[in-house]
Amino acid sequence: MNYSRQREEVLEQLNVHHDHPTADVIFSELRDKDPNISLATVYRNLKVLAENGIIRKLTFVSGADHFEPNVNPHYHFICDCCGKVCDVPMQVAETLDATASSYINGTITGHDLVFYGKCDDCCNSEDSSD
Amino acid sequence: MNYSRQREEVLEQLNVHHDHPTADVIFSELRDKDPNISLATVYRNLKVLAENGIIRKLTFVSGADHFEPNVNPHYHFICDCCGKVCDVPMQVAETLDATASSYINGTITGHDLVFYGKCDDCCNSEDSSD
DNA sequence: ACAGAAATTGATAATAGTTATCAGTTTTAG
DNA sequence: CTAAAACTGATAACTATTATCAATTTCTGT
Repeated sequence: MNYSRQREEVLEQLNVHHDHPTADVIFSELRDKDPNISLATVYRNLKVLAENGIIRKLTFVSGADHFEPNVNPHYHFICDCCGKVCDVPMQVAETLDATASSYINGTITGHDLVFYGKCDDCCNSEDSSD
Repeated sequence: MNYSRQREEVLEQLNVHHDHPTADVIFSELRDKDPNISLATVYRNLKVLAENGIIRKLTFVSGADHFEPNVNPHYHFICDCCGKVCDVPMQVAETLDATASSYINGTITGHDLVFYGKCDDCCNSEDSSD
């Protein structure tokens, strides 16, 4: 993997986010800084960065894939209303893997845990003001 | 929601499966029985059946959505090698929702837990025969 | 049983998200 | 400095899914 300015930009832009942006969010943000960067380049680099374990691709959201810079195992919350994804900084329940192992044939290497519900913003705006 | 023969067929075909088929698997299987059924009809009915809580749509697999007839909360296993999805009949850890609640703003209504690893078939065929 | 409204269908166009292709450019190692 | 390898931008192609629409089917009331 050679150095490339564009890959650096993609990684930097992802690091700016605390939400979990999609490829085209990263793309349109980068376009402002670097008007020549291509959508394919953004997809390509997000893919290769994820394959090399430098970032993480989240596939559990319906529609477009999301990306995050934090590759340490952790859990997520998705708002049913607005689709927002955020981290849940609770402890990872490693015992789950062992438990699940005894219920299936094969080897378990890890798990994803995703909570669903309604985020604070959506709760507050549901039946009040605007 | 009116009755329709095609919707009945889609539901029946899904019930035949113990894996978690995608829309186009259901479609091509149904085509053998009912050569006039349309791909759009299959997508449409899987969608409306899921919206009405009769079946469940699984969005956590990369690529096409998968469907299952079992709407009771339960966990899944996905093989990293072959992509196969299967149920993990372990007990649902309801305490997780309460724990997660204290780490985020908003309300949690449930969670999805997906285990990753290598299924038995892939384990056995990895470095042996064919 | 019959008419009309509502729901559904099949065919296909359209859309969203992503990957493939390819000629030209950049990076890297010698 | 040069050649190979990696990478880029533009865009075509592809996959998964939804929208459109005229024709058909189902349902409801009489």
